[in-house]
Amino acid sequence: MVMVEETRKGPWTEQEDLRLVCFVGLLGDRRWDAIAKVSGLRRSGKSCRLRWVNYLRPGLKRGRMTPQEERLIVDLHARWGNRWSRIAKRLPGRTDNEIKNYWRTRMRKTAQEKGAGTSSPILSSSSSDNPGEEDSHELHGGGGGAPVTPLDQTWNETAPLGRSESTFKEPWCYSGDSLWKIDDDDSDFGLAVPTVDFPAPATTMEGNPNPIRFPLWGYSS
DNA sequence: AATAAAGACAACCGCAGTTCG
DNA sequence: CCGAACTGCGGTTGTCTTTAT
Repeated sequence: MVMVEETRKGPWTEQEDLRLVCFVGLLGDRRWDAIAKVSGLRRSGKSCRLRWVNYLRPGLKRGRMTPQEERLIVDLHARWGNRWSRIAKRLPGRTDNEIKNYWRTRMRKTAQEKGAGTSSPILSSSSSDNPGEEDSHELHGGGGGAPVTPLDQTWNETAPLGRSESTFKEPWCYSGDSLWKIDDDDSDFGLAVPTVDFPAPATTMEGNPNPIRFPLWGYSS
């Protein structure tokens, strides 16, 4: 008789989170199937990725959207429609899931208002698709104080050393052996400019063949 | 104080695109 | 070139929290 190990579903526990963070550190943020298998987490690779992207990834903001972010979402949705991941790339620290959820809530509210007689430009935003079109007002982490969670603390501890936490909430990324900063004028990422050498390996992850990249948004190799 | 409604957030599912042997 | 496996995205649903009555 072959025992098939059951895949866990539902909310993640703190232990699972910590384990996932640890194995992403070891294997990188690409090989989700391998992470799922090697880590012993009884989760699918898909589930691991989702958890990482939407919750554990460093530099994520929590809490309500700022008015600037709201405006940007409205604007970008008018241009691109439901291209959530694309929109999310313009809002550092926000995930596509978060934006999607925000938009749905907003849509519902607006639809109700509309039913009551008020109209809003929000609903008129059809899925116009204008790839390549640039917007001029990028947001760079302007948002304010997200509460510090236990996981933030974990990140502070496991993040590569010699950098303050705030460093990783800026548009930086780590590739190879250098820390890169995403240029403010970077139109559709990829125009990252190298800035500082990065001390590798991180001492908290000694022997780590695949250092963690910080952060993950707006980076292309 | 209890409860219903609304809002916010987290997670799963299915499909399409990409990668790799 | 082809097929299998993997990854990423968007849609949807479930659950928890907050607010109003």
